[in-house]
Amino acid sequence: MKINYEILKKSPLFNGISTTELQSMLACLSATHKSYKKDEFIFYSGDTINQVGMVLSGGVHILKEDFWGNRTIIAKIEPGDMFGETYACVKSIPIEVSVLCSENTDILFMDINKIMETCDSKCGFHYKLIQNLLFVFAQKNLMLTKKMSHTTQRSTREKLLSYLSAESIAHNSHSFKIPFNRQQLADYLSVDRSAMSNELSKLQKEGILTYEKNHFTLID
Amino acid sequence: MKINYEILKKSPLFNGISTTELQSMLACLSATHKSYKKDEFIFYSGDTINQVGMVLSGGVHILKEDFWGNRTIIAKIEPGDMFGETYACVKSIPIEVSVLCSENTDILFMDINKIMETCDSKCGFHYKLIQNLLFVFAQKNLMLTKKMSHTTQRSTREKLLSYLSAESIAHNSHSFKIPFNRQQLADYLSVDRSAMSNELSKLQKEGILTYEKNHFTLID
DNA sequence: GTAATACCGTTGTTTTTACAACAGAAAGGC
DNA sequence: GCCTTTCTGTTGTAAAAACAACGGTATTAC
Repeated sequence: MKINYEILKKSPLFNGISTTELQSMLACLSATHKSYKKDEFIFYSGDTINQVGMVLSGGVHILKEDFWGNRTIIAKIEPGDMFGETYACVKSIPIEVSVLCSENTDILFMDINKIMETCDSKCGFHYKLIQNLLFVFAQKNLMLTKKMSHTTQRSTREKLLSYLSAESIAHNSHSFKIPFNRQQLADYLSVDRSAMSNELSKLQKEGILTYEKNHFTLID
Repeated sequence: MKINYEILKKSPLFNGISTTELQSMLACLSATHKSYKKDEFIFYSGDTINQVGMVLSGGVHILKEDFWGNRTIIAKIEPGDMFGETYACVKSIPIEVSVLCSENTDILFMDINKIMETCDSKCGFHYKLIQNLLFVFAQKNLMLTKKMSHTTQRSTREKLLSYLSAESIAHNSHSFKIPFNRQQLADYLSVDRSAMSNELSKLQKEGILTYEKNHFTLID
């Protein structure tokens, strides 16, 4: 497989870095890539990892499973976005989440220590890279806070409306597609799938929204 | 009021920076300080801010209030810790949370842009500062994920046990004090206070734990 | 085309929660 | 001291969620 540099150049981590810089950079970061099938795990909760991953194509879910097998999707990572970067800064603690491919996926792995450490003067890009990494962290913080604003709603209905109205605003349209199927949406909002389906029906009957599969329309 | 440099030197942001460096640094970051009374707000949701805060003494709660006034405590910030740093990296979007003093509190404000931008060569500390900032972000990410692991539990009982067992592990003891009163704990776990109190009683009756005020003991 | 599988909506039952209201204990002000 | 306010636990009721079970539909595999 050939690496698609366009995806990398569009990624937040490599923002503002040229293709030639990128090539030497990848060597310096000991970058490797690997393909995964849908439903394959990349990391398991409890693993100690020393690489960050970037999704080149496909997508992965960051998820948390409890003792009883209830699964919560913390985040959906799309091409260009990263996972595992927290452990680049807080070393040697086992991860508390698992990473699962939601479809066939290509991952670029990079050595986390190489990003953090100032290496030889020949690599002048570290400062830019670290600034980009700061931005990535800030975005991830916002994402976590946003998700929390949905899940902390008290009822399933409120959780749904909180999520859907945020999606509507993000898409700048009353009509939009969501990146989850029903079970995944339920996992994301931390509710029971059938109860959520039921609530969606009610919302549709009450004329608050309409939907067909994962295409939703909010009604004034 | 005199700034307590010991608190600053122990803070994650200024880790590894000497007192003399610190003094010139504070001037460069346009640092100012201000005192607040308990229950005073420092920032309101919707504000656009251009300063990060560091708690010098006392403590603040990061919280989110919805349309109906339900309040969720996102985080409790203690002396040496920061708030508002996400907006140092993602500029000019209004904050989605409010910051409330949980007690009488002294805050050190710093200019966020000065942290991010590389200033004149005379300030050689920016690289160290940004590295520290990365660590702060990573820690905050872990904290958000940790909180999420509690709130995504399905029942009040599970939320309580998830939180209390994590606190027990963090204190390395079966017996520990929590930094919340009942209403605050309920806000943190996104549940109803009285229902939570009720559940705590049941847990005590069942011999799973004992408590007195905010001192808890988990029983094997 | 057919079988197998995954996905989705629906329904009824049981369990849990939110809500409201109240009473006792603790804390703070004067 | 006493009064006021805050905090906490308790109870009963109504509302909501979880759970289990099932049938229909779409998708995939062969």
